[in-house]
Amino acid sequence: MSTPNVSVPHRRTRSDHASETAEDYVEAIAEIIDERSTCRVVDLATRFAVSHVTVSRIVARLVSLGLVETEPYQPVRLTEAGRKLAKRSKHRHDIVYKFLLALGVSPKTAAIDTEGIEHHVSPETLKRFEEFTAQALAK
Amino acid sequence: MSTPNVSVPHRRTRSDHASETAEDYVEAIAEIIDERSTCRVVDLATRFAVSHVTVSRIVARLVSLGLVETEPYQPVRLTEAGRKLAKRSKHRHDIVYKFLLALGVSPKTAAIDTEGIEHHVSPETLKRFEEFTAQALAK
DNA sequence: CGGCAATTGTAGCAATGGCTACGGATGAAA
DNA sequence: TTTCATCCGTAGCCATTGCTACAATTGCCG
Repeated sequence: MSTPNVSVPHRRTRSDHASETAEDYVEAIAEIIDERSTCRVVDLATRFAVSHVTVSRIVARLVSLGLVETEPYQPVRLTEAGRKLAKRSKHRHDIVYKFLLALGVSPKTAAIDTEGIEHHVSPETLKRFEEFTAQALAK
Repeated sequence: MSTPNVSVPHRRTRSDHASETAEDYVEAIAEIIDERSTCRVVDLATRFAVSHVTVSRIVARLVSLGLVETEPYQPVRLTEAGRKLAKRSKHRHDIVYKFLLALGVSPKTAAIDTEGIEHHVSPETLKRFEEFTAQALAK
């Protein structure tokens, strides 16, 4: 049986992948600022388990996208657009995470899987997730 | 500090992404051979909506991974390892797809979302998916 | 103030996956 | 057999995300 023949949109493109990275980073930046009031490149390097070089280049890309502001050797700040994107990302992240918990997945696994899944869930599927979670909690 | 501190697996790495591509390709090759008895580079280029150059370089990588065999200007064949990987991938793909259908997602959206999600579902979550689908079908 | 640890930037390399442009191979039809 | 459309390979470009090594900046503390 498998899937219908979806002729065109078969796989995420490179630009999709770059957008996912952008969302992950602004979301992390928002969280870190929330917890520690400032966010440094080092914090992100620790969070994502990559070198500070990788982080600072991705941050540079986010600056060019208008999501982040920086000054040399200074902490990273979000623009208004960055904050909005972070908020939307967190919202979707939370829906997916709570859904997996409601399904019976352990918190640890749910946290990891949410990271992978969140960028690939369409609005329609997200709605089903929300409905399921609400129904499960109502029981 | 610049040393990656691998404490929290927060995001898929480059090699993760490359493995996903490998799975997608061997799965597609298996399907196409199933339908048309042979699989050419062009078929994959059409399937993934990329140029034949991109396909042939990815195929070359699959050859070096021992998943695929090729001869110049000839169709693409799977090795035994390739067939096994394709089978595992298809199995997981089907579980995710049926799960989304059981959740109430439309076939079209389910097909698209499955493509994105399948590589990011842990064995534990996959088991929950299966259980949910079985229960939904039993009603 | 001077020094030192931590942080950030820069240079340069590799792997992966996009592309166009062009040339060689294959196979069927004239 | 020759031609021609289709398919595939190669060259060479770019972007993204990894890295190490080294240089520069910052800020705290003696």
